[in-house]
Amino acid sequence: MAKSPKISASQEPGGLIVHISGLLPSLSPAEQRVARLVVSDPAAAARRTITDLATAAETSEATVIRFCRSVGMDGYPQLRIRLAAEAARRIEPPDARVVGGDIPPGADLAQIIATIAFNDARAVEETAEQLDPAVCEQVVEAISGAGRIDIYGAGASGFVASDFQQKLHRIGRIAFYFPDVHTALTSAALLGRGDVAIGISHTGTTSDVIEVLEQARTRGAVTVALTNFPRSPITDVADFVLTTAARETTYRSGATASRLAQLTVVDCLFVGVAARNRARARKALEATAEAVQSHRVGANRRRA
Amino acid sequence: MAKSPKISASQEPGGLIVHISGLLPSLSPAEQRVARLVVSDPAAAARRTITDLATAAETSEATVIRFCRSVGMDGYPQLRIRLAAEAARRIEPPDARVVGGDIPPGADLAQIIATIAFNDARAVEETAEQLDPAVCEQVVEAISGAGRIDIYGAGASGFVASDFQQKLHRIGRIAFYFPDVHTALTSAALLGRGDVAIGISHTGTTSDVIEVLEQARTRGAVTVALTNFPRSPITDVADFVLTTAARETTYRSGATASRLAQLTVVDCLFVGVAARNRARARKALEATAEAVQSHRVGANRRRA
DNA sequence: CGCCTGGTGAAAGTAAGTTTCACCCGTGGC
DNA sequence: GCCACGGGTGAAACTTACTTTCACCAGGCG
Repeated sequence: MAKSPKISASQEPGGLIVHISGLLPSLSPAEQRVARLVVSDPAAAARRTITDLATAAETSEATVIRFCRSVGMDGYPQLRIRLAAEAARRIEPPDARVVGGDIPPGADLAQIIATIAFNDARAVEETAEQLDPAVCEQVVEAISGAGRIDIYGAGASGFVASDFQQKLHRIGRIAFYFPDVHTALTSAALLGRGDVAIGISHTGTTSDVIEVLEQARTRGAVTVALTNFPRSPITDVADFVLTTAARETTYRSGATASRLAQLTVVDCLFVGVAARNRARARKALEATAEAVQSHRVGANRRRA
Repeated sequence: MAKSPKISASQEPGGLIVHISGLLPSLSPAEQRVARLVVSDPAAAARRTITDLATAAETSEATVIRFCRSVGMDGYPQLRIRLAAEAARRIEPPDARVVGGDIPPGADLAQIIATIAFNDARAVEETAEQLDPAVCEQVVEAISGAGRIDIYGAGASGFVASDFQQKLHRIGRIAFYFPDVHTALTSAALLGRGDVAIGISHTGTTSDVIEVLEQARTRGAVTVALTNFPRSPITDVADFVLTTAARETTYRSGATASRLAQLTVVDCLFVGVAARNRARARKALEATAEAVQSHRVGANRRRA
């Protein structure tokens, strides 16, 4: 027997609180006391037990339940979780970060962390957005069919080059990385048709890398450039150009955003190559994972 | 009372879910089943009763309670409302990317790129959210005042260690990185009070790194661990623990997300240290930037 | 005055959450 | 190979939270 008018609040999309305050006047005195508590601090109410809330509203648990039904809930637990959800939603996202912004001199560490993370995440996202899948596809194709892959990079980009080399190696592709220009040049001279040379340079102006890539191209290898600047010198010696999208304000954040963007691109290429031959790649990965197993200590459990 | 090591989750600022996935490997099998259910659909879990959830996880209510305690909650009701809040906060991204999900076999490169970028960006953001500024501050403090800083890391984490070393070096701090265990051990043995040793290990189980960190600690150095798993063995030998929040499904994405997360943390520490002495750091950075200038080719202009 | 009616809380009842405890199973010492 | 040990587990006992029932008390009305 529907004694209650059934206010249809069974699923209020965005405003349980609003809904409650709307029907506040139609509630009985005791229920109103409950309603006011709930509306004034939903988060706190969500944390309370029914007895607690009843006491705070100077009424009985029974009334609280009646209140729940009056506003369209099944019972107290449901009200509780809806309240928690509602309260959480209201907390404004702390969106005031400036993209690519510098870090203010007086900033505390929490601010620094937020700013860095925001910019880093941004760089990754934006890089992915502007990456041309068609070009990636061709690069993946070239790598997959390559007899040998040489990867060049200096300084910070050297880490990325090295990382890429290691990744490709792990799935059984023959890849090299040279930290030193002379060795790199020597290697490039030995490349030929069907081989691939990849040059990584954030600015696109690192002469060492350009030089080596040029050499590789002369020998008939497919050349790939990974840089942040689509019109930089390195693109002149590359058959394919992949770009990152880090808006780095010079050095302040340790140039990490550009590194992350580069790594993301490398990862995409890697997964693309691995996906070309799932079975083989997986097998290779498992084998390598197993190899380091003996260097891991017992389970990842509670301390003794 | 305090049987549990108290993982401080009592108030995770932005990421209960993240927190849980971090602890996942340190949980017992039955608890892991519960954790997986919760992580995969927090909103649904919040709606369930404890008995319901226990049944779904094919375990007993007792285990669910144990799980609640393991992740730092008081009991099931608290978990429930926190879950509801968490679920509400994340305005679901329009795309149906599976977080931490595998890449479907038939995926084209565009999909692969989107998925990878999404997960990578996510790892960075979530890592920042759960980073404890207070701990960072202490680590920054230690690094700033250190006579010498040793950084250890094996395999993939080695790149990060190396990157960190380079960064600190660039702002004039005396930092070392050792790719080889023996050298690292030797170095650790020479550390003393006032020095800092930093160990990086994604899984937190790399015995080489743990061993070296332990040695450093014995010698009186301040030890810092950077890992994805707050209860892994490496945390036993660290004075300060910093965690990343990459929910990597093993190898598929080349473990890049965890790398990015680590780099982000490193970057935060770096900027923190640099901020302590702006003038000096800036000067050092400018000097080093100038040093590589001669290896850059002409302006970043259009091709000739 | 007596009957109805809506609002209320006490108390009874049910379901949810929590604790206890015995069992199992793998580990490591003897 | 045996046995003690300790962690992981679920059944059952237990406690607390939630829900229902019901009797009571106003106030309104015939």
